[in-house]
Amino acid sequence: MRRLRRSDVPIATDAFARFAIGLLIVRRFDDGSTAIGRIVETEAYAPEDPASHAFRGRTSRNQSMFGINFAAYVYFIYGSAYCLNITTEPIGIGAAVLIRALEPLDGLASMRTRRGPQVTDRDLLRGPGRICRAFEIDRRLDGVDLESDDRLWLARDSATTAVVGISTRIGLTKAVEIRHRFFARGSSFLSGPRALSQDS
DNA sequence: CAGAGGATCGGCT
DNA sequence: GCCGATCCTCTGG
Repeated sequence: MRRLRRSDVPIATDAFARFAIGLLIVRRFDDGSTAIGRIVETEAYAPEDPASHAFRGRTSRNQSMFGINFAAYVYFIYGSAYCLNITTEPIGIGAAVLIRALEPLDGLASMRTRRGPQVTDRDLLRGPGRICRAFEIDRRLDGVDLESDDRLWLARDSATTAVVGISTRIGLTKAVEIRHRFFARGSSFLSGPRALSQDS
């Protein structure tokens, strides 16, 4: 398992969203323990996308979307959940990739201390808000550089590359027709309606 | 297991 | 004030 650097990943939004499927997200907690999950579902929010938080320009919430790529963008939604994104595109261009679902690989017990003792493996990281709950990710991690931070980073292992499916995105009211959702076909850890993950 | 409906509050108009 | 890149609970099959 090798930690990724900025130079290892595509800077373009949809290219990164596809590239990210199969990579590992590692969260290191204050006590030194770690939790690890494999990315099985992402959504691209490219420049000019009406559904993107960056569409109406820079604000205090979305400023990290306009910063350097390969950084975290974390926001709070629906009064209850945080969502983790990874920024893309050169500085000055607002874009990011939402991490929608992970397959839990390591640190499941510590995830359950935050998500609940009864939660099944399948539901531990299935959904963007659940990921942030299990990994203790909130606005304190907004803007951190994934290349150099010691709390959050990306890694690659030797697992066989998944077949990647493509579909429309989940939970939107704008630009609902754009097919910018990427997922590992056949994974049992995906979010959203089952039908969305069948074809493509 | 799948689908529907309500809760909840920060961000932005 | 309004609305959301969601989650949880409950219901029915």
